[in-house]
Amino acid sequence: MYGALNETETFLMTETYMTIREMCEAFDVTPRTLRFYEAKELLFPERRGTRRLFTRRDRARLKLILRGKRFGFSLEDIRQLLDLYDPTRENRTQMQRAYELGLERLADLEARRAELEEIISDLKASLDWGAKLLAEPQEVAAV
Amino acid sequence: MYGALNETETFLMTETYMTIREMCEAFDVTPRTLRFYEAKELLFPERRGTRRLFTRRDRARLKLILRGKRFGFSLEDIRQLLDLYDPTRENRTQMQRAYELGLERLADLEARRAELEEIISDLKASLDWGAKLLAEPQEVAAV
DNA sequence: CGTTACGTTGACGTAAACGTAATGCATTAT
DNA sequence: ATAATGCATTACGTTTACGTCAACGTAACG
Repeated sequence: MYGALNETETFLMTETYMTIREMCEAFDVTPRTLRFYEAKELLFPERRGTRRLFTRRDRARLKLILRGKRFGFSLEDIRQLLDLYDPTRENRTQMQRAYELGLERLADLEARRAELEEIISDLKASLDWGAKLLAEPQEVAAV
Repeated sequence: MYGALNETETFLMTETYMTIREMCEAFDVTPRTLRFYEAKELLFPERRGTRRLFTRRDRARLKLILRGKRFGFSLEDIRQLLDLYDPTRENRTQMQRAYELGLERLADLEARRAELEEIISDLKASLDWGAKLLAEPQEVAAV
């Protein structure tokens, strides 16, 4: 009777809660990864007994975590960033601090965007050059 | 007489070659890092005796290496990417392959740019929200 | 010619981010 | 009832990207 759920409950649960396995398939990560992120306080799944139940909040956070990783942020960096999105701060000074941190992060991100633009146009130029070489084989051989 | 250089030579050398110390200051990395990159075949400094002399090519590569790192690429990833910029390929099939790889990389980068735009606008939204809360302290306290 | 400064090669250490057993409990299937 | 499945914890292993000595070479300087 403890963990038994009827169909309706099961449906609702899958809406709000997800098991570790469901998370793994949804986000293409291993269980080890999710447990590791919980240990590092990046995720806070609830528990039914010992089993983890991942909430909508956990899913949103995980999405941001995986994004952050793709852009070369460490998990510790990401943990800071996550707090910026999490409006669960108590007093004004903490909010103020989070806000200022957020502005700094934003500046970082916009600098990176500019750098990314540069990388893209560099690579495009390099590819155009390559395309030329591929188009006129004789001259290349001559050089 | 061996390593002795007059002023003109010294000037020209600093133009084309850089010592490990100069590289470190120019790029804000440690000697260990540069030696490590050489061991991993990311850089190919020449030698005067045992001393490393970093060329213009090395500097260009290092710039790309550090960029790549900022965007979360592993050194091995970067090593592959560097070959795309390096026009030292022999035959047509290799160039063709490099070109195709370059196109794939370009697609990756443009996808990342889109993602970065999303991250930036998300963070902006989050900060706007935070700004509102900070502006009206009473209502926050009430909730 | 001794010292100082800078460079070299190993060799070993370390922090981050997981992987990989080994072991145990609790439902679920047969 | 027993076997299998799924999830849990604990603990040790691994890879990447360097840091940190230790021991030595050598070039320049007073």
